[in-house]
Amino acid sequence: MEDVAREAGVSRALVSLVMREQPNVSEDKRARVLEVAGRIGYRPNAMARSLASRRTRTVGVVLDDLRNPFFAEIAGGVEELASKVGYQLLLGAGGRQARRERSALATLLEYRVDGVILVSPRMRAGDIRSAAAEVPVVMVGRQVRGVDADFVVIDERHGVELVLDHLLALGHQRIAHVDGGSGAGGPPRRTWFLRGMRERRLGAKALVIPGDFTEEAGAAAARRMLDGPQMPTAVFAANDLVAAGLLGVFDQAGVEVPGHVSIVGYDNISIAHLAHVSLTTVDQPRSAMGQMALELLLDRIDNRRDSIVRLVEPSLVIRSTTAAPRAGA
Amino acid sequence: MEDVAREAGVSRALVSLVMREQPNVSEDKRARVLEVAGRIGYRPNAMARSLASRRTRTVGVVLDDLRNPFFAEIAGGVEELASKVGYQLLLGAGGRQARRERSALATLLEYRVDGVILVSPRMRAGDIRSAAAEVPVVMVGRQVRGVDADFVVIDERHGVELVLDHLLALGHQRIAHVDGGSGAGGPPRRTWFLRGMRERRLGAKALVIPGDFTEEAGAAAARRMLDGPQMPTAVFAANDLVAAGLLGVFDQAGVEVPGHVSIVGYDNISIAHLAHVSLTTVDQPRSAMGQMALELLLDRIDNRRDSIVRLVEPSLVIRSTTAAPRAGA
DNA sequence: CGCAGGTTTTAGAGCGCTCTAAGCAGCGAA
DNA sequence: TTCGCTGCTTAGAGCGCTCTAAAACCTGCG
Repeated sequence: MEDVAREAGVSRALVSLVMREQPNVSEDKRARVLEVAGRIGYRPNAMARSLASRRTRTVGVVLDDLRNPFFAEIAGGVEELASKVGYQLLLGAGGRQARRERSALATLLEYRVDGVILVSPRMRAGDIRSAAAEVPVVMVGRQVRGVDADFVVIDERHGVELVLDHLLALGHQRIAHVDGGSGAGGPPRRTWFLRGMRERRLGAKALVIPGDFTEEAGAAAARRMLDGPQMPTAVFAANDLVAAGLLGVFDQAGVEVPGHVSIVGYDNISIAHLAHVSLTTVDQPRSAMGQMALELLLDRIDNRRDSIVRLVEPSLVIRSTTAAPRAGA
Repeated sequence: MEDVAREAGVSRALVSLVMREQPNVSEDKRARVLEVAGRIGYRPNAMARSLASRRTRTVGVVLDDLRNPFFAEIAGGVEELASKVGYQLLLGAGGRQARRERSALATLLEYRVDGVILVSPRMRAGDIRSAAAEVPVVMVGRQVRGVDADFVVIDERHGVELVLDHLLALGHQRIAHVDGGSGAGGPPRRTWFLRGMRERRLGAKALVIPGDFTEEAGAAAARRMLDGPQMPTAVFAANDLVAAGLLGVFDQAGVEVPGHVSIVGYDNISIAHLAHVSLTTVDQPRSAMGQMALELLLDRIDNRRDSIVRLVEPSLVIRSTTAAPRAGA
């Protein structure tokens, strides 16, 4: 910076003004500084800038797992908005371990990020609380009581209702749910499924098959149904992977989808829209969730205010795995 | 830091020594400093540390697109190793535009990252060259002449040879390739396919159908084949998405896979292993590539040396979309 | 010509750390 | 007693920037 100033015949401070695109710099000096900076290859040092200005224009994002496309797309949404508003992202991944997640968060805090977005964090509520005491925090996909942060969460109930309404409108009554175990989204989906069925006076025809969020769980559930006394006419899978597992086994067993049985997934991951799969599923606007999280965070960074919970509405994407049940079924 | 020092009854510098885990600090003082730091919630400021030490222990990663699982997995590999060796990742995404990629890179350089990993960058060679002049650079998936950087590239030829060997061993001769257009990997795969077929004296039976790396391109190619005078007995798709497109259309048209026609994909993305798809495809060790890139970078950071090109060997994953051609075919 | 009122420029004190060189015990040898 | 060690510990000068307060430079007007 010194060099640029000397070369351009101005003071260091003026160079700083120009680099920060501040007003009140005469046009010719600005041009001169820019010319010299470009010529000698001067690049402002973000570290020094942040140290002096106590602002980093950087937000931290902690992902449970970078490889999970679901999380990656949320991060993509954050990134998109961040680059639009001139913020930089510092990314930490937890590798599906609470310990690594904690240390990723600690590192981000050492970098004095202006705020942190936690995507479906695994770490303990206490860790989150103490982070929230230091810096603005927004959480996506998980809500923790008593933490001064904002939340972006899916309206699971609405998602499940969409599925039930769709299946009932087609004429289904005997509906099975392959659940997602204890992972995020599992319990609420199962609960709302059961309650929804009861509210529709179909409590007796509701069947829950335990599983988890994997394709294998779907395959196992399909086999169980095939072996059972009476097949349901429709299956609501806890997520698309489970649905894919169902699809694979039914396909091999010669059970037609949606002829014999309808299948609905959840998440609308990339496989769902493949022509070969064409799964009816519940879409969660991942990218929008990421964007929303950053909006909340930026707002929180410059306004101290109360906690906000933003409920995201999922939508049903109807493809080819659902149809009216067979007359004989 | 001042506060910690005062509270612990030592000098600032001693606190620094403790925080950096340097030797030559008596055990009781170290314990005292750590205790005080924990109690008053002191967290070292990474900015100030980097400013003073001229090292950031941070590497930048520029991804063309965070949402593309292929790139995300490479980044995941980088992340994994980084967290193991105590490095932090600063991530920038290009959003599939050279312009945004450039600016992401510029920001990373302002943060004075110790090195940069460019994953399949779109930007011009000149931009890369000037970055490489400032900081150690490793590129993944693209090789640029005359740039002082390291490279991790896929041995495309080998991947294609694996496919051809597999198909020929099954007895196929009339083989089509749906190409990937001009995107990364497209031209080499097409070239090696044609050359490989010629070398096997099957040049006359090789067919190339233009496409790109999308499912739609696969679907369109499938329709073209169905309308054509003579179906190939096997199709080598430029990537798995294209293969999925083929699969969808063939399925609907009642063409059995692998009965009537065998299909091979490329990339081994998550859809490929689904039971319902079960695609024979070429796997690229994405995670390992990310790790390798970081290894090269770390080595380059502390040893000035010549450019290294690391060739990554892909492997064939045989699943259920390939079989011997029908006798009559 | 002087001066208010504005704009443009500058000096200089930090931001929170690292790192060098110097300081200070304590101890055995000269 | 003095000196030279070893083994900690400490003072203090930066790292490259921002930002405040003040100085310098402009108008235009009385």
